[in-house]
Amino acid sequence: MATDQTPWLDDRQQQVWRDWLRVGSRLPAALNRQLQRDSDLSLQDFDVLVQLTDVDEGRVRVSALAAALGWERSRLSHHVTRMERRGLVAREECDDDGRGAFVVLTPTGRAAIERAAPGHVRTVRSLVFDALAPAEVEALGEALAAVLGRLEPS
Amino acid sequence: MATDQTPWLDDRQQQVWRDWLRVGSRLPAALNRQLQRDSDLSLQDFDVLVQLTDVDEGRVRVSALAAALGWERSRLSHHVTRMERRGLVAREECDDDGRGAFVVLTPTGRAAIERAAPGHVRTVRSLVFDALAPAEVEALGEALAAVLGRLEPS
DNA sequence: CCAACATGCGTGACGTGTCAACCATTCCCG
DNA sequence: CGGGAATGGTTGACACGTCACGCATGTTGG
Repeated sequence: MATDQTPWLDDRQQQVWRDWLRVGSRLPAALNRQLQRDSDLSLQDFDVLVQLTDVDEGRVRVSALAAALGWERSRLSHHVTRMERRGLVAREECDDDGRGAFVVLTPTGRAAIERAAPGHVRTVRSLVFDALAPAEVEALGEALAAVLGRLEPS
Repeated sequence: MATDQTPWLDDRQQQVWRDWLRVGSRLPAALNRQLQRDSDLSLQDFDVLVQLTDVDEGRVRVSALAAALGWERSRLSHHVTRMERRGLVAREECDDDGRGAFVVLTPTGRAAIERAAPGHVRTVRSLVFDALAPAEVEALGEALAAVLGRLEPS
């Protein structure tokens, strides 16, 4: 109708949107299964461990880690609690600031990610980048950047 | 090194992968917030309700609904339990098959989705498709289809 | 100085998702 | 028929995520 204030998506957009939703739910699930099966780590564990290996001494303030991951502090706190139970990371007090806390990579955690990384990269390559020609990677990158611009108006 | 068995991603691939992860976590969160705020529905509630409005009488067998959504039966069962508590759907026995069950859209549920749909579509358009030129939509669609091919080898 | 306010982080409640185990019913084959 | 296997669905345990709140420490203005 001519006066419709909330136009639905056109056919192609609907198709793309459905595919987006499918990939968005199945790809993380597939990555998670691989990590879990081969390394007993979740995708989230992996993300946390990656950040920790990237910084000096594997020792970061909770807030900084949350920011680097793009997570809410609360989420990270819960997750660190679970990872702490499994010995992958530890908490340390902060001398400078009595409120602060560090998350520290344990030897167990470092060993875990070093064991897990190659297989994970292989899976990402095989499921995503091996399916895409360079030009497609480029196009995908453009589209993602455009959407990111809408999501993070900064 | 020349003998590396597990090549990392090249720079552009890494960048795209990071953006993919960011969009993949923030976009659903943003859509969820909008729906929750404006209509008191989650993204998953919405998906379920959409499927129910698509079929005759808003009445579907649990397995069929799970298949249509691409969900595991267990996940759907849990979700239906929660939606049932809020009066959005109801369960009904199946006369033909003593094991079977139907999920039925209630008047409350129908009203909820009819109220929610326009705003949700507007949000999807504004966050995703308004950011993309038609050619970019097309390119995104190609890339998603290629990845889907890897995820669902059929 | 000290009373408000701000900051850094943790916790509890609850919704969401997966896996494994569990009924009950139905199917199927000997 | 009758008894095992398959099917349809639920449940429990646990990991993950968000929100609202709480609590301690730190900061600041009167």
